[in-house]
Amino acid sequence: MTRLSSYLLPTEKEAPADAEALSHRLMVRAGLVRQVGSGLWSWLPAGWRVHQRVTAIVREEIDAIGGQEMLMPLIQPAEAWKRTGRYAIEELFKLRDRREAELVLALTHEELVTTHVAQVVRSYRDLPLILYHFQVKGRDEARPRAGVLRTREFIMKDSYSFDRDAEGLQRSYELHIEAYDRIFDRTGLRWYRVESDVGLMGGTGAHEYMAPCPAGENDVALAPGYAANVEVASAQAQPVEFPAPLGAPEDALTPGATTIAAVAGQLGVAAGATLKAFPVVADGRGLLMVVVRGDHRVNEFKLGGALGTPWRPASAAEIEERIGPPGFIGPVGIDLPVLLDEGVGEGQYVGGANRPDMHLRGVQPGRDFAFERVDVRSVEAGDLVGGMPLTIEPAIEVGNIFQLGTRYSEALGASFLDEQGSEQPIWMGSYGIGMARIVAAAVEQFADERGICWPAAIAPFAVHLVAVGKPGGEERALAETVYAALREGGVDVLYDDREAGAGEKFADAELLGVPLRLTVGRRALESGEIEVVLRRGMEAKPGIAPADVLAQVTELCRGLH
RNA sequence: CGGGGCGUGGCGCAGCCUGGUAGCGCGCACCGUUCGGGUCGGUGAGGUCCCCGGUUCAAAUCCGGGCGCCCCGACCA
Repeated sequence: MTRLSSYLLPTEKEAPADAEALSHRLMVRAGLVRQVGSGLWSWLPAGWRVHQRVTAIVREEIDAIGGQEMLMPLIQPAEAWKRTGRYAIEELFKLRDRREAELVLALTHEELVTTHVAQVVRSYRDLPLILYHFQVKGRDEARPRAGVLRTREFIMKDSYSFDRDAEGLQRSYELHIEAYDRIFDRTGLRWYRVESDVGLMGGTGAHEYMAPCPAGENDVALAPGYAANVEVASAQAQPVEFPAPLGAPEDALTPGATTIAAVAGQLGVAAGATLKAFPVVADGRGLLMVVVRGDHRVNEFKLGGALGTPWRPASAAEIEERIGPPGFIGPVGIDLPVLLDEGVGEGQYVGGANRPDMHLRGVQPGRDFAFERVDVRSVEAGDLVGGMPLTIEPAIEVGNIFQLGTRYSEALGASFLDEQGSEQPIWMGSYGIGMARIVAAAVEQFADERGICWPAAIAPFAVHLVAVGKPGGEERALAETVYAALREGGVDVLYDDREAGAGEKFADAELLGVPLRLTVGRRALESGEIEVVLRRGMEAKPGIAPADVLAQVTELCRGLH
């Protein structure tokens, strides 16, 4: 049923007033989705078609690496979640049934899939395995936003690999990289695979697939041959100019200067020629002073990785007691370990004197204080990687792959017997893709002022056939013929047979964004050729003779991406 | 969780300050018109003004409480 006169495609001239993100506005206006509540969305027929096309691509590629599709429930007993410690996660929806049994809505399915594998897998002969499913996830997000970009319920493809050792995991991981690369290529998105933070799941390696777009929630650092989430990115800092060197640190009065800008301004040095002291308390290590260049910022993800333990910023009281007046602290003459960021190169800096209203000029790392080298700053646009400057782009995370190791298998008793008959934990990986985010990212990346411009591979229809002219007229008769020919030829065609004006039909077609538009009207009758326009760029193609429409359209569709 | 904003026919909004018969545009239905860029004219349907309570002769409007939604930030396995 793809006659628009009887198809549910509620387009709107105006977007919801409170919608900001482009994909949110366009997906609602084009009649693809409707909001049910905060972070809760229904997919209308045309929108669901797009979602399904993405699903089909993902399924083909995961099948191609030997993934076995299954289905696990959204609602699960809380038990396994308590065992892995994830019951404590705030985003986890928790509920009780009529007998007061504790249940959860799964965030992902590590607990359950691992439980199954623990029950079923006995021997190294049963491994490796890749299991996956498409299933709804529930997440009680602190702040759903931007239409379907961040929702409380969404469908994820999650796959899980089970291997006998780290090498096996590495192979499964690489298979997923191959599959994911192909998936994102096929969707037609612009995307990057970036190194990512392993986070609290504490794995041994992870990548994220990022689709750059303005509504993105993450930032990616990019240089030729380099792509990383800014949470983990490393780069060579930009140079700074230093004042003439001193033989030893000298006092410099800096009344009230508790910020880098104030210190640099009062003493007439570049912000990059100052030191920023960031005292932290790390579990098991106590108070430490992290020092970065004045114009740099501490990256708390990288700092967490460098420390290797949970940490928190030191309190004002702790700083006052152990170091000096906040705002005037520095690494010289203190009785604390100093972690010095790599961005602090050779040179003499201005640092806090640990006395009120006083800084020191000519502070030279190594000469004036001892330190341990770390890489804990956030990179900035213009920093160098491989000699080339970085750019930083907002992006949306559309997929992630994660080497879990044995965290879940040990917590849930998933083990196997090796050739020697000794019990070993299974090595796991987990791999997610959010279909809705791919859809939204595609809208964001390719839309123009008229509406959506779908990549051909995920478009709701291949062809949008617009009939213009009086209902009952010759033009309509020709349009019917063309529609029948395309349908019989297996082309996915949406036929606008409504009794509406040409302007309205064209506007709706451009809003919906089907890649190829055919127009059948008076001009087609007169010239004997059906007009063809590519939605992306609104590029007119040579006209097609009605008798030849199926072959020509099939050929055109093959060439689209 | 902190900050800001908003809840009035399907969508977008006005009315609220200063209480007194609920309005506009779009959309929708019907009639006519037009038929290659949201055509034009006419007729009409459609609203618990988010909810509860209070003040008042009278509440969309004032007061109190609650709920919902959006944006920024925090958070994001």
